Amino acid sequence: MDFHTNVCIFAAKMTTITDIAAALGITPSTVSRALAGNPRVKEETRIAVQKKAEELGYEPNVVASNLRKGQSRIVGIVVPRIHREFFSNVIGGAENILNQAGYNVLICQTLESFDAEIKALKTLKNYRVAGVLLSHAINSMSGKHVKDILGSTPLVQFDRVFPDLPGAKIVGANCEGAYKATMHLIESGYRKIGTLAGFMTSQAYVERLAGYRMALEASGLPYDNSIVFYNTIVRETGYEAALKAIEAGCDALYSSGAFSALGAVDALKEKGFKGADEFGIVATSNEGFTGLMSPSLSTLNQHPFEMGEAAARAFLEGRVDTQVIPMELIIRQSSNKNNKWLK
Amino acid sequence: MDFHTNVCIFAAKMTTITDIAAALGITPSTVSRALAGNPRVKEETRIAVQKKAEELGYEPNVVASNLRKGQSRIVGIVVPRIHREFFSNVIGGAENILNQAGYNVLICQTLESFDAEIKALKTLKNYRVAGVLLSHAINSMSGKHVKDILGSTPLVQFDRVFPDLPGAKIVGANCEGAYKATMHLIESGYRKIGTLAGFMTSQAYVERLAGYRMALEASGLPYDNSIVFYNTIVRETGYEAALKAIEAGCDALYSSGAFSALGAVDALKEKGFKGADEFGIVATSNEGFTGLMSPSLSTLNQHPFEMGEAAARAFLEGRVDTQVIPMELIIRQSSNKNNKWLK
DNA sequence: AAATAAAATTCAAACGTTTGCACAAATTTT
DNA sequence: AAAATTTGTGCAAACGTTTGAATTTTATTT
Repeated sequence: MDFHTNVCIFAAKMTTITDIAAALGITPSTVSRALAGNPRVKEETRIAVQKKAEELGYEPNVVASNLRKGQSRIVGIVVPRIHREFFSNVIGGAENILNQAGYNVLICQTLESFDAEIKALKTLKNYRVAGVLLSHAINSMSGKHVKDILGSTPLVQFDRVFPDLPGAKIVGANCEGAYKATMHLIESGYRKIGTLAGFMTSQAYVERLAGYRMALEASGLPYDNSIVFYNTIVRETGYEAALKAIEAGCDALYSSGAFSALGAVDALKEKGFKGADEFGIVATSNEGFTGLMSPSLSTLNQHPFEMGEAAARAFLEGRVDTQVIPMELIIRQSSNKNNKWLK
Repeated sequence: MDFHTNVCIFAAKMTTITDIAAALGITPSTVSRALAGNPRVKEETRIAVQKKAEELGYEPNVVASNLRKGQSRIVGIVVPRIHREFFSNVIGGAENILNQAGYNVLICQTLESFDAEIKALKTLKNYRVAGVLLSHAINSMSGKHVKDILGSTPLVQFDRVFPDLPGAKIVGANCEGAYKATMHLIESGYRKIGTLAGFMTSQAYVERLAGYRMALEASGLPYDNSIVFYNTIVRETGYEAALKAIEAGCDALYSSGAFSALGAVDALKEKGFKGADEFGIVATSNEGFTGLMSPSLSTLNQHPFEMGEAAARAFLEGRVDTQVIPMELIIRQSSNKNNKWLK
């Protein structure tokens, strides 16, 4: 059943390589070679072919070409959610690089569903894509399914990666970033620093927690599990955790996410905190809003766009190593003791 | 030259329909029909084929299938920039619907370049996509090129559309939205309302300006071109225009964009304005940051996700009409006279 | 039991390219 | 001038699937 019957009844017959050949009294092979710039075809006929192709409005059928060549110029990108700021930036960066290299991107979102991830990978394999850029759904527990489905298709994992899978990996400097952020709080004079930690099923959050702990221990401060608030990544849970942190006597928080930090700010405002001299916050992820809210949030910029570019380049260059994208600490009002939140 | 030589030397031979046929001593045609659920193949052999397909780990080659069928299950989406909040939401909404209908999306970004738009459309045509969802680059002046390239490929334009192109169009209720926003300012008691207008080469901005004007005239207020600030869509120009608006004695602004409104807020803060009772602002586009900044911005929500869904459905249903997605006025601090900005 | 109808399968071509091999023509070498 | 080389084209098969028409098998009717 054709959905588009009412739109276009007669699909315009497109001119093929064979049409060009017929018009010039030569063979499709020669036309193919001419258009491909093969040096074994005479200059003269190459010109003639190009001219005729232009004249007939020829556009190559890449589906046929891909079938014959057994490979395509499409790279699949699998992300949990396209419209999450982090991922849309990764995609934007990757598309940019891939497009320059003559590739196009086929996008699948898993909406954090493991089953959808499997389906997406199968689809991409069925399209015989040249490679896959993948960030796992949050509830994927291992990379076994990927290997089974993708087989020999080159894979680049980014952000959420599984070490048991071969191939390139692009990850944020989670541990180092968390260390830097926590150290910044310590050096600013905060003394009881809690953390809004994420899900320990995710490597990235595990590493951030580790970095937080390392900074504390390197400074001789105690690591206190009672002020580690696990599974806190959204605004609501950030708010609740922050209330508990205040109760516990914390004077600062390192947050593994940006939205949980937003919730924490809600809690601080509600409790009458007035500035970073009273309570400091540094969040991971330099989401657009963090620089615009009040107080503006100190963050770790993960450079998602650059991460996408790195993933694309890793694919293009056939790399199989792990690259760590440094996180940049951006100090704003929420951790700047000399700066009242509301000026 | 194969980039991936070091990654995978032997491309795993994938099992084909022919392999299944050979294993069962039948013909590829029967296998094809069996897998397609054609009623002309015996129940018994259909089961056998499915079993063997499973056993051999068969995955269909959709490239071959597409070539033979002369159509694909890919829909191309062309946007100026993937990682702009509005577009990433449109894409997210469209992908969701299309995926449910068995389609996948190939994404191209034009980075606002007319040439890149042409290239993207050609690429999509070369892939013989089932349809194209398109939002034009800002410097495209007409839709002629689209018709020439796309031919009979179904087209759905969204947000930035050209009326001279046939096919479905999904647009925001720009005029109505601007009217509503401006009327809200008028009803709130503001008396000299300027506007941060966009580029008049873009239909959307023209309509927003028209809606602004209609509201003024419907209320007996003068339309004063000296407080219409054209080409003002980024933070910097919004800032500068707002300074002029203040100078000109305005007490409110309707902004055609969100970032220009952000710049306007910068200007107001700098000039010592303290609340919406002194100066009101309503912006178009309910970007995420608008609800989180201080003062929170009153906005018109364009419902980009729903717009993407509508575009996808328009394609699936073969519609050729124009759908108008209503804009929802969200009143926040920036236009709420009872609410000091800084509380 | 022969004739007819229905059901299941096979045959072969097609989709538009690409490419190894063969071949002819033009050019260079002996 | 014959032999060897280079240069440019053509031939035909292949990529993996789908599909109209032909054919075989099975079931139903006379």
